[in-house]
Amino acid sequence: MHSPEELTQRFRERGLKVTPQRQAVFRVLYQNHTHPSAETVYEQVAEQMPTISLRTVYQTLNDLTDMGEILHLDLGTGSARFDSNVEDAHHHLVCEGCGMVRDVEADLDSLKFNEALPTGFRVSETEILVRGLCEHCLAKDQHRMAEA
Amino acid sequence: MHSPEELTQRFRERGLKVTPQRQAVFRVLYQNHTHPSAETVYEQVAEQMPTISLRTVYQTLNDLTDMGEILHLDLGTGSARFDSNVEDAHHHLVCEGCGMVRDVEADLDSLKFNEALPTGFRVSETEILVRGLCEHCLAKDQHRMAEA
DNA sequence: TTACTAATCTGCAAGCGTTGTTGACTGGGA
DNA sequence: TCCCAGTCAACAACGCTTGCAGATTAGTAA
Repeated sequence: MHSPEELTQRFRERGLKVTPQRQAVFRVLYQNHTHPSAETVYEQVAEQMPTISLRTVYQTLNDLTDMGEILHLDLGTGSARFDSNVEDAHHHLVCEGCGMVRDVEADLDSLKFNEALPTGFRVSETEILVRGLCEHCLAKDQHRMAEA
Repeated sequence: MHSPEELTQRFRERGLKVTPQRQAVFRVLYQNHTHPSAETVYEQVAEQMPTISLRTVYQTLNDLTDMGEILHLDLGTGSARFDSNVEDAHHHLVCEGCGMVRDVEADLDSLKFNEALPTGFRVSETEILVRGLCEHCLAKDQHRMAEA
């Protein structure tokens, strides 16, 4: 995504207004690369601006997604995650325990499909998702197993 | 998944009862390889058994998932999709227009990651998701564009 | 067959993440 | 400074899924 200052410009170009609420969301996303959920963004913005509503955060996230400034990810963690890195093509690794997400670079060109895709299908995106348990959740899991 | 007859056996072994409702769900899943949603399974079962409840379908789908007989997929289509093919490792292609899902075989071994995964992370599954528009939805889309 | 009981059924309410609505408010171009 | 399209907060409603409760039933053991 672009910097908060550049986003101000781009919002105005689109006839969208730049409010303090939106700027606060810009700043949080620009600094947070942990692929936060809307709720997490809301909590972080609310620290600076306690009156902001979750609805406004959703609205701004949707606007940014429409403008291609961020990515809306559905990683099966229950809620959507937002990724401010649209510049570098990358994939994701997800911990099924705590929902932690990390970027992973993979060479898509090396990927071979063993059959043709359906006729006329237009691919918009090929996504690789690595699911598993992070070090921390794995330890918790083994601890729980030991108890039972 | 196993055949309805074998599933009967396996359910009993687990102390689960085999009711007419469950058998109807078994049969629908065994024949339907289109990765139906719970709602779709419900509709198909309801044709034969109009009194079945959606709740029962969900319950049976969850039981089958727990037993590893089917896969519970979150492909970002709004509702979970259920895949009765657990035998052959495969990936999925999804139409973002109509939600159509098709299996795709890909050679995961050919996939190269450009960096190491986080220390201690245990991968449970690496999933490839091809998103796009099917021939039919693409045509509809272009038609809509032409109008506007 | 019969009787018993744990498992299951249905219908409804509730949970969660997200979006629609509404009336008051405000950014920012003229 | 004015003005109004765009935005805000609060609340209701949505779609998918699960929790709950009381009535019903599968399957075992006698």
